[in-house]
Amino acid sequence: MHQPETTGDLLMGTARRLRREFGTALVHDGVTPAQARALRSVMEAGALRPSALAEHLDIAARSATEVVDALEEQGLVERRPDPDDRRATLVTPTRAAKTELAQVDRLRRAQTERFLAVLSDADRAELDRILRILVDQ
Amino acid sequence: MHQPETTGDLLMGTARRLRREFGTALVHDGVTPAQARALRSVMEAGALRPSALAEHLDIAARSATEVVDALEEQGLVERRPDPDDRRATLVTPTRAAKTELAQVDRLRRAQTERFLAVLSDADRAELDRILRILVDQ
DNA sequence: GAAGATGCTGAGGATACCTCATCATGAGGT
DNA sequence: ACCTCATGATGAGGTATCCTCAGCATCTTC
Repeated sequence: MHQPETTGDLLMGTARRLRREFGTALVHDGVTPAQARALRSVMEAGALRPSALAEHLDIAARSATEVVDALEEQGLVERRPDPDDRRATLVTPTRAAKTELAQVDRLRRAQTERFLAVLSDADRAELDRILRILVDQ
Repeated sequence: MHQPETTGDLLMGTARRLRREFGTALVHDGVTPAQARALRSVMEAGALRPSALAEHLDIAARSATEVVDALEEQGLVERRPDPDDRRATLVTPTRAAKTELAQVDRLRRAQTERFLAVLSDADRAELDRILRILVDQ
């Protein structure tokens, strides 16, 4: 092991590993990682249109519809008509969403912690800082 | 923007962005990112069984079969019987593979460079070092 | 040689996306 | 009022990567 991988390879490999662990951690809840991410956006916003959710998640509008479908099916969000625009829909979290999200976040955080545990506090902070530069670009 | 995202979120977000750019960069070649990764393994090994490829890529054996199918269809690898075990198959790169891989690597490298360009050399090296710790754990 | 392990692949499924077409509604101009 | 064009959501259908489970052929071991 320990080939001269590129930074890109390393990044992708790390993410793949992490994604897999998230996935297995969330299996119990029926909520997939993508759904959890969406639910987090909905909770933060309080109420938002599918199109806004799409923008927030950086996915196509059509894909947002799907995620909302899945969340609605699990009773975690509701669709209601936008009073200001009859074409539009507002996605709002249900009461169950709060509990669910807390649960998911707890699991996820634990999983991440386990994965990142090999890093020193300093390295961890460095990683955080550098990734933030990349994401914010 | 710039919420207190967790390191895990950052890692996933960064990877998603990078993956998307890889994807669009590779569209021209019919070779998908996963296929490129597999092809790289095959080239390095010279010849290897699907099961070994699976292990190398950290995917299920059945999934390796699929990747090999796709590469074979594009004339980039060949399946030949393993002389030592008639159950087994050896996957070997064709001559076209070398050219193709070089092309893909060039594109990919350029894409990655562009993405990582916001980082100072020092940060880039740090990122590399830290990710390596995570991957090697 | 029979029992069980191993190597590959068919069948079928899940996740997370996408584009394109369609339909209702909204906003602007004439 | 009307026509046009933009916009919001969604149906239909597709792609890329993965997965598990079954099944068959072959190897290994006892």
